[in-house]
Amino acid sequence: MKIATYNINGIKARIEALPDWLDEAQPDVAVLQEIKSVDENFPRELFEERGYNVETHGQKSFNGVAILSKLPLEDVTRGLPGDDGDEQARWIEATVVGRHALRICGLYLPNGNPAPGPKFDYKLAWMERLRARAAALLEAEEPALMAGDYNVIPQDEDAARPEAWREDALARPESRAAFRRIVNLGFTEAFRARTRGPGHYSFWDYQAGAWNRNDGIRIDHFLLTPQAADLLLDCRIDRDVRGRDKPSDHVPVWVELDA
DNA sequence: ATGGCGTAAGTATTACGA
Repeated sequence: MKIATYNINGIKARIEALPDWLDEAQPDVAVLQEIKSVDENFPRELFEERGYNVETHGQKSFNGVAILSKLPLEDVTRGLPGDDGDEQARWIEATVVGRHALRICGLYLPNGNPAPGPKFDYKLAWMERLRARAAALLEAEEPALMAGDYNVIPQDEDAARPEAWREDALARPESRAAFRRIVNLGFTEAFRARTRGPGHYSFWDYQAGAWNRNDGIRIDHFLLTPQAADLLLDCRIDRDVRGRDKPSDHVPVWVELDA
């Protein structure tokens, strides 16, 4: 089973590039971030005609997440638990029923800039809620994964110019520690379970020729429970997507599971 | 330290991103 995560930076702007990538990459499941659309305006027919079931959790203008799946989706929930007053659409869960039942969580973690400040406080509070949900997933002792745009550069090797990110909310020690606190509960970070070393990125800024200079960062991740990690066959980044027409600033990352 | 670019809303200009 091939499962991908892709921050598309606006469904309207990716109305051609997203279907083109789906047709080529043929993921069984795709979790999307930054759909920047309300549910009613999401072009679900575009994906249903390709055989995908579609579940969205959108809002006006900003954020918004979705799950596309060729297999049935069950027990869909929207919103990260822990703050009923949080109106930002950044979390969706569903169970995909294949050979194993797999719980899939799609997330768009807050950016947090400028830091310090209220946006950074929101990021860290959101990560604490994420830690609580992650701990509950582990307690179930079943195959599950959390995939999406974490807006965290885990280590210096995950940035082409780590010194440029030192004070940024994506790389500050508090953000990295909060990310590790979740991973250290017992998750496997899929990409690093398969590939070591620097030079692997999932985001290149639109500005200042970042793509042409390969000035990227790796911020889109898969965290697997032990039962999901047992099934991990591969994890890769579809880097070349960034060089196509009208690209998102992120590229897809995917895992292959023996599920 | 900031903009550089891109997106959405909305139709001029601002908010936001990373």
